Amino acid sequence: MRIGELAVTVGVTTRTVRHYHHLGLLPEPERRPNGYRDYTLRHAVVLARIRRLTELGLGLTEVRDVLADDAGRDLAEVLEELDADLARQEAAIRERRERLRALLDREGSLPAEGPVSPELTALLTGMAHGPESPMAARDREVLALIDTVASPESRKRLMAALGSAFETPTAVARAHEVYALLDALADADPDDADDPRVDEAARALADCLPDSLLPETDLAPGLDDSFLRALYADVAPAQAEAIRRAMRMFTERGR
Amino acid sequence: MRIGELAVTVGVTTRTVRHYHHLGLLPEPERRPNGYRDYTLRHAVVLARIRRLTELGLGLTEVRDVLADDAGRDLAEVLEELDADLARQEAAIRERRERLRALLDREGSLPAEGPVSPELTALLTGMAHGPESPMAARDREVLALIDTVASPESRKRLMAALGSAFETPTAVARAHEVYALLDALADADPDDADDPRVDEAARALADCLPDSLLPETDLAPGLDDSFLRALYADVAPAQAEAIRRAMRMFTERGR
DNA sequence: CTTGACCTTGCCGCAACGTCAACGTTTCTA
DNA sequence: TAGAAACGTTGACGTTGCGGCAAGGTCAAG
Repeated sequence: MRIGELAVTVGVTTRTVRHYHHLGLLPEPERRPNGYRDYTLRHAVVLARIRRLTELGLGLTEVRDVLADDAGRDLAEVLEELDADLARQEAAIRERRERLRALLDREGSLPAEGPVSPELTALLTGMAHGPESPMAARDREVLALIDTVASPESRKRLMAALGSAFETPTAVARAHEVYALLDALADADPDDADDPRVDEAARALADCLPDSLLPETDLAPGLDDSFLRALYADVAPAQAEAIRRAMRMFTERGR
Repeated sequence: MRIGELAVTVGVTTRTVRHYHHLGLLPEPERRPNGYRDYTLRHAVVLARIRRLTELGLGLTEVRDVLADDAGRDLAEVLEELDADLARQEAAIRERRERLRALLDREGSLPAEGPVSPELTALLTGMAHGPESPMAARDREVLALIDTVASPESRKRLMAALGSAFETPTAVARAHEVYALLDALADADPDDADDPRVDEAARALADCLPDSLLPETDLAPGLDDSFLRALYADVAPAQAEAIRRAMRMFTERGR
């Protein structure tokens, strides 16, 4: 048999056959005078065996091992291991599909920040009613960031606290007022340390934060110092100052 | 933020961040005077978004598309498509696991020919009782080959026919006698065209084949001429002649 | 001054082949 | 009998999502 005949009878491509030669899985047959490989029945048998094993999901190196020690008893081990591996893959796929369905079921209400946790989605849609605001947009992004990197437990605690705090339309409206106050500081003179609007915005922001957040030692779980510096660097100086003051006032309130 | 800080806060490796730069997924930030990349909050936000998307199973090119047209509406399409893809993968994994379990449940009785169909496994274990025989071994191999390459329907028909034909111990014993007769021809003089043992073996083999195989127009479904030639080339000339005669006698019996 | 922990660019490796390229051989057909 | 179609040969690059290494430059602490 030539390589093409072998390939079609066993149901693989000629490239695959040559690949197996290269890896040493299938012995090279004799050559005809013209250089063509000349296969025998044994090659077809071995190739079919390789195909059976690969179709089960074995890697070619595992196939080589199985073919090498012809014990036949080692195969069971490999298959057990493979089954466990497939079980893990199946579980992973199922989990991803569940998350996907959770996203797709809330048809059409995908936040612009991309796919986030159900809790955060609820929070974002609840707070969606309000004027356009750069600070609100940044806040949503940061929440999405925290949502992504926090551990599942702290994520749930944080989002639950925020979710219950902004359930009512009045709370949402107050939050948007805070956003507006902060937005107004975008062009504030950084040298005017006593701009009364800074203090006003800080006070409003601190008032806006729910007490349920007080036990949270870390408002941004998983996010360290460098993140906070980046956060403050990303907003206008006066805005950063207002947020810093609000944080101080908020933690003071805890005592 | 430097690249290491960014990486740990978002939960990826620095290599990943640079990779995303290379692919254009994440914009290159400003550089510090020393050449270090200097990231801002926006980079962390985008990187987290990329992580969310990849964790759902999107490829990086799809991530790029989603990030590019910020419609947010296109995302749903991609996710639907992805879900369908995952469903296919899940089905494939389940099928392979079922085959695996079918193999592993018959604990310890894995044929040396490797994992074959349940039907063939039954046939092989049924015929396992008998003396060691090269011809029997080759026959098992060829059956495994056919089992691999035949279409599911013809595979089932063929294996069912053989399985019912060799259910009884007497039928199995007769088959082993045929193997012995064929083995004895291994060193037969190819020039002695009238060796009576050739005809004896052919007759025994033809008698051994069950009538249920007669409707099968093709005894080796999916295997063509070149395979048959390889088969005959793989055995001793006298053995090949005996098998050829047996096939003729068998098909004549059909009329 | 050294050590260690950062950062830089760049290139190879993986798994299992697909897909050219550039060329020789066989076989069918006009 | 010529030419095209359909085989075969070796060799090398492309795919995916990074990991790992080489060969440095930079910076803070002891």
